[in-house]
Amino acid sequence: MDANKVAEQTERPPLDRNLQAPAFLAKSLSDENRLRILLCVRNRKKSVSGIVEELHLSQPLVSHHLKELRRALLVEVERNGPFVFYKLADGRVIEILRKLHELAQDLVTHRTGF
Amino acid sequence: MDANKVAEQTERPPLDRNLQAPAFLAKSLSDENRLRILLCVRNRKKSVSGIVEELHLSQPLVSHHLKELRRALLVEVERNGPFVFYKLADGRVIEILRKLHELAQDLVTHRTGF
DNA sequence: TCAGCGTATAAACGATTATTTATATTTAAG
DNA sequence: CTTAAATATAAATAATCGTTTATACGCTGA
Repeated sequence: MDANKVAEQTERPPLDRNLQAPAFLAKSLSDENRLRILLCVRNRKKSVSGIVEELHLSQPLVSHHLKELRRALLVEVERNGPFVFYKLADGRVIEILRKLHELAQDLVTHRTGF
Repeated sequence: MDANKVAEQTERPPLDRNLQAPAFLAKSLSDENRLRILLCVRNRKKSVSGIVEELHLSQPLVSHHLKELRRALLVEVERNGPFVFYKLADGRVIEILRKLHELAQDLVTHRTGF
């Protein structure tokens, strides 16, 4: 690993610019039903009706949330006959959700670890 | 590093339960002004008026967002005379923001890395 | 106690959003 | 071409949210 790679690991990206992008992604993750959908399609692609049955949500609601997740580029679409399959676009979303979950736990137990 | 620590790193927490907690945290991170405030108080504690001047936001708006961030346990409060100081409660929030920022960049450049 | 500063709250408003109900679009089969 | 199934869209509604304006609260010094 060269010096550039090392610098990439330790260097803190700006993050003061482009707050719009992380805020937008966070908004996509701010709804419990959308998170359920993301977890539902994280391993294998699922049809809309499959998601509907698995999560016990109405079909228009699932379609609406999928549209939102597609807008955020968090899911990818694939048509097959009359079915439309959705799958997670990037596994790092799940990692971020884990970190959010872990952080929430620690915050409530007041072990802020800071 | 002992076996427990290793297990902690690789073990996948449930995450299918308690989706409410990460969704709630994500909602706190879904507003650009709140993110600016979080970054503003990430290193040293800041008074409300300090934040107001630094971010060029109205005082009631800053107070409102601080109340929201307090509800999410993301900031801690400390009174000193007539001043009220706020500071970031847990540095991992910044890490999560970085990951969101990085993910957003990669998603738009279509290098999903998945 | 009064005045002034820092902060919090209330009320009001517009905008966005999650959800439901109803309808349209698309696809494949007969 | 017609029909049925899968999915998407539209319209409508209720709820939430971000912001502004105005006002109240709390602390400190005179």
